[in-house]
Amino acid sequence: MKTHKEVTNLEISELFRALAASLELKNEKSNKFRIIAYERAADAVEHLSSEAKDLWDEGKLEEIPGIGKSMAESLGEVFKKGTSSHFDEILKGIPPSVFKLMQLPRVGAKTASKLVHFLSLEHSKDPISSLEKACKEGKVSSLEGFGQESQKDLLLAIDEFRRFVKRHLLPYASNLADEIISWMKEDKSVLEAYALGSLRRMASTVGDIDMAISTNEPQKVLSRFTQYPKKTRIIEKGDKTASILLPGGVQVDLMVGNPVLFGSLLQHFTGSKHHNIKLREYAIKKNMSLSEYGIKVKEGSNETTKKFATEKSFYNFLSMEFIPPELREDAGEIELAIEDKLPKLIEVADVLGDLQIHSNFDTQTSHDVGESSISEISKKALELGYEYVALTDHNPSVSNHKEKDVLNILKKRREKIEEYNYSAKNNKNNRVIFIFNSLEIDILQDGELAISDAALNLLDFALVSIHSSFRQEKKTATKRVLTALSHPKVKIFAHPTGRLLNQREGIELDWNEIFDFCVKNNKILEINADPARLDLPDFLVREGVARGVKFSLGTDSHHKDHMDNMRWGVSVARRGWLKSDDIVNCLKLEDFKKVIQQS
DNA sequence: GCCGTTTTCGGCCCGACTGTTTTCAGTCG
Repeated sequence: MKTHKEVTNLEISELFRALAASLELKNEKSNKFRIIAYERAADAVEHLSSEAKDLWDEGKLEEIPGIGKSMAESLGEVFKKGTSSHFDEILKGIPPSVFKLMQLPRVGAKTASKLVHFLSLEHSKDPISSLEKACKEGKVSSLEGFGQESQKDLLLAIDEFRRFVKRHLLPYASNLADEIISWMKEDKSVLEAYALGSLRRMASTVGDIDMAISTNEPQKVLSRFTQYPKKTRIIEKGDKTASILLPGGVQVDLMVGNPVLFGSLLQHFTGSKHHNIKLREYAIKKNMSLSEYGIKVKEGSNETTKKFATEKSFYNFLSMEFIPPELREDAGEIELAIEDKLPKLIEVADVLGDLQIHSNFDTQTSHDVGESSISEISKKALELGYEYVALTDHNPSVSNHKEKDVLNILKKRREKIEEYNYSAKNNKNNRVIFIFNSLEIDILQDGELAISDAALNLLDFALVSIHSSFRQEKKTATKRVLTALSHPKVKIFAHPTGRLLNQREGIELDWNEIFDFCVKNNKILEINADPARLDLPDFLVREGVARGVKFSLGTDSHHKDHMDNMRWGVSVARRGWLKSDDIVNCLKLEDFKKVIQQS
């Protein structure tokens, strides 16, 4: 389909936010619900599991919740022509610099509009810099509705906007949260402390860190929190919440609550926003109103508030089972919880092997070699309670080796692994780790594998992955992957999208075609537990398992200590609604052997 | 503008914090 240009989900959600802002500025009262509608649509597109443009190609735009006939039609115009007459009409009269200023934290439509008007930024090419200049010259504090404080805050907001990475990797955020929690717990008035929000839901990246603390002395706890030694500044502090900023631009928000209502507090601030909105809508139908303080129940003119010490009792009161945080995304979990039909999600302890580990065996590859030896890796695997691991060093570099050299390297490697397995087998006293002789093989540009059939035949099974030509067209890339997966020795497609969080978008593939091929041909999709990858992404895991795809978990370790990263991979699996029997390395050794032997 | 297990009309989640405005608006989650 010929289009004006590629319009990304991010651009669409920005467009929807601009539309909402525009309506808000023009006539907030009469547009109240249209504004909400555009904001919801912006949220929906931002969290979409595929490109909106692809959905449009397939005529499925209206299947996005929050996008109806009217928006779909105008959006279609945007895809076709780059602009929509209806949207343009709404945006008319609002200077684009207003929308630019709204990118600043704590600046909404009205503040932005006032600033643009008062400071004559209508035609400014860089309104943020112009605003910065005005603040520094002290011009903003004298504007109507602004003062010294707001002028100072604007300068801070500009600084934060420019300086800070917006999303943090999961282990990074998790470690920061753990540090604060243990520091807070040194104080006896802290009864319980948890990370909340996207961190508790184990999303692959985290924006702000949210926390809740159960206490009978809220003031004391909040004061301690704002005195956290590593903070760079206090953003706000009230009776129930406080926010601080850490070096690197991480904002930490704390909510405190009494133990008797801590369950509802946890629930409320764990989110997601969409989960909570759906839950409240459901509650309203039962004459209940939900908040972080509990559940208000209306009976006639009587209104009582029930309090909940635990989340479980909160959900149970709404006649549904407890919903694990990873599922709280309004993706059907509430409906299933009402019927008591949520899946029993995989746990770290269910994992019996790690299916992507790089050892220090020198395969003379052009990629990176691991740092740990086979015995170090197997010792670590024992500690983790595994039965087996797969050694998946990269294939020998193609350009530097003749076929004979490649075979020699791989034969030596096979002997070494066999020796290990043989001696382990004769070790009658202890538990031992079985080591699979595998390899992570490059998928070349045309879908051919980097090593020959003869070389492949020296392996127990092969992983394949893409390390070059990431920007192929969807059709070409899909064919490339399917060609590679077709080889009988190939069992696992590793880090399938090739994405690097905050650095590189994944390759574009026709996922339905990949899923169906995998189901039909017993191929397995990897969930790569490297925190910078977390690939396959959770939403694709969810779509894949719905079509019957099986998955593997691999840490992609290049050092034995990386094997601890398995928990992040498990979190992706849980967010993808996987049970242990959806994952091949939750199988016992003998059962897993059967999986890699089938063709 | 979207949506539907009381609805195709008439609803649309709830509350905290800050700054400036002396009673509330704006923003955020």
